[in-house]
Amino acid sequence: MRGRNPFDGKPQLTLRDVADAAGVSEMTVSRVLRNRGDVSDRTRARVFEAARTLGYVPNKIAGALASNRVNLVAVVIPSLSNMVFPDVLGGIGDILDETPLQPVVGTSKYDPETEEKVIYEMLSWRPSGLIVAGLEHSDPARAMMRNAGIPVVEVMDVDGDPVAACVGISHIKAGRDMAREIARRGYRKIGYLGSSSLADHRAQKRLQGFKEGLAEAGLELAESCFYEGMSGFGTGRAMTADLLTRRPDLDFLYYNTDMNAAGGLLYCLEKDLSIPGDIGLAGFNSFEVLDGLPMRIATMDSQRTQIGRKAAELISANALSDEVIELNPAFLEGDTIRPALDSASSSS
Amino acid sequence: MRGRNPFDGKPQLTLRDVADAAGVSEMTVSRVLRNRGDVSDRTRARVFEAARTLGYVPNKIAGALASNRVNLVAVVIPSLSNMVFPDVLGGIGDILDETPLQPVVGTSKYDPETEEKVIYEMLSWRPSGLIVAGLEHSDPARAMMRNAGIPVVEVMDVDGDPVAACVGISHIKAGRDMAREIARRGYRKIGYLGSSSLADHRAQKRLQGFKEGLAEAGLELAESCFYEGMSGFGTGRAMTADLLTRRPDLDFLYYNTDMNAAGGLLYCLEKDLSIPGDIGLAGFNSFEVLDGLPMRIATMDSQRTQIGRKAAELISANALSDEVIELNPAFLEGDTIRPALDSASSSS
DNA sequence: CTGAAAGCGCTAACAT
DNA sequence: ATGTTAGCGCTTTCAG
Repeated sequence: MRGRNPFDGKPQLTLRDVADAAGVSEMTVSRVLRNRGDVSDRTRARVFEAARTLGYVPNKIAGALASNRVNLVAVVIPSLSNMVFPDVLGGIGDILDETPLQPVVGTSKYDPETEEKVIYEMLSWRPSGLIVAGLEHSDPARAMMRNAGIPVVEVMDVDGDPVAACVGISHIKAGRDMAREIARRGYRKIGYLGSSSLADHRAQKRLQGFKEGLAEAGLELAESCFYEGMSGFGTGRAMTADLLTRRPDLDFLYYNTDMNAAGGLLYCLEKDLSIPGDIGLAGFNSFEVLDGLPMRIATMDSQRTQIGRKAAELISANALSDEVIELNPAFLEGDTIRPALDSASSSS
Repeated sequence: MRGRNPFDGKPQLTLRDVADAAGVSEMTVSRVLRNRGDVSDRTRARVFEAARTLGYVPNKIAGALASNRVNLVAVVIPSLSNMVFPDVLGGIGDILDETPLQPVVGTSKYDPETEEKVIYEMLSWRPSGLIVAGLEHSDPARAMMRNAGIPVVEVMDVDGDPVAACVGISHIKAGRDMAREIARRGYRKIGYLGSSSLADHRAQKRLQGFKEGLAEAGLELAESCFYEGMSGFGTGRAMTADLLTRRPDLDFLYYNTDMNAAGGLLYCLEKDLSIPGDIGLAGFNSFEVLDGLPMRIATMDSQRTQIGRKAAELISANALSDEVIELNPAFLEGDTIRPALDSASSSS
């Protein structure tokens, strides 16, 4: 006795059942249901009727095995609770909705080993494409991506060595550009507030670029504050309180993400600090939900929806390209940074 | 010539290839890779070696077809951008991580037809379980859920007629309890701010329960304000500005979600309204990211992680139960509502 | 402990 | 316009 589905529910309906009910061959039913080839209207109607009344649901497993076609696109991201990634998925969905392809999401929890396992699992379903966040992966993961034989796109970041195609922004540049803006606007004692996690490669790169940008202007980071755990208003507030207590002389705070910056902003407003005169703030990402804060936070749009769209386009074009598409994060001045002293109003 | 994967990449490696390389039968390879049955250590080692050097990735499609076992759990939710659902997914993941099961997410965009299609698509992959948000579905969707022959759990909401098992809270009660709290604390002119979308059934139910709760206290809703589109600080702020302009006499604002309430709170603080004295505010959901706001918003914890966990437990128990598990949302007083006038401090 | 045979439900390719 | 045949890559079952 073969096992059916878990706990041997009723045996699944097959094409055979529909074919018998409609008085035609399995092949005809298959054609009708997939809308392939020519079938007479009369037969077509009979088949649909039979399928509907029986409640037939096709078995894509068998179909996929027979046709060697799987309309799934594997998407591997670190987490869903970081608002960044749902936005990328949104962009992917926008594009794939116009195609027969469907995204399937797996999460790595910012852990390379988990990521490797998830990629392995997903590839074992033979998807039509693979989208992975970031450029840092274990060697086996990279090997799998290289040998998958399907379009593979790494997203979010272009600072590194992509396995194949790649769509993202340069976080190093993003950090550097922000440093330049801050320096140009006359701030001099600058603090950084961000995650202590080395696994957040993109935030690390922004910090690196940020330091470089400061150095260009003859500045250096006056102080930093790192947290573990999740970003959020509470985290931003606590870090800010801590940092400003230790270094009340700081005149600018650069945050790894807008969520933390928002918490910091609220703290500063509560302490009646004069923004952006006495102290400026900037974040990263440009989260739409934050639009109603008392002040718009200076930030840089991370282009995540656009990244998702471009990646999905590469996948649906079905080319095994190794194109690198670098998007440009837009600097959004907001209200928490002083106007530029010189004439130019935006970065290079 | 049979098509291989898209664009005929290299032919995929099969068990055969590994078997040949290791000098054993396909069956032995299969046993080693699945860790089933007894295989000598020597053979085992040889097989692993061969699989690793070839870079073999098993074909789960073929495996699933042969074994009639698919370790996937289909999860259908309206959207990923509403922070509620990632939290549910988190709970699901917590539990499934301890099992061989993997969640696969599909989104319905709050549209019953899309939901129906997504359920159909997912069921056609013969998953081991199905979790669907909400109790409102098209008739065909309900039929599919009923006949799927796998454990099915509807989540979030218990006010309605579940197809099978169900884990959630009563949003009607949640609304009613909040109304009671508000009334008990002496507020009398109460406004509601929420989505105009009838597709947001749970918000509608909270509103319904809220009105009932007010009626119990001899009150009725003084005014409402509805929005289209996404919740967020901007939306909350705009609605609040609008409502308070029309009705400056209101002394309480009940929001459909904490995100909007936060925007409203910031607006009220900006206008120097005295909270919770002159005006009180309450939301729904208890979003952790909001913890660092100037005041903690009165809210009700929607238990979404817990809901995800319970649902996943039902699925992994693999019982086709029709159990209804009602969780109790916790009222969180916060700072934006006056203390109770009478002695009791919490709802029934 | 290992192998050989059969077949999962479907679709490509070739009839008719 | 419809039917027939073979087989996708794996696992189940049964034999050694």
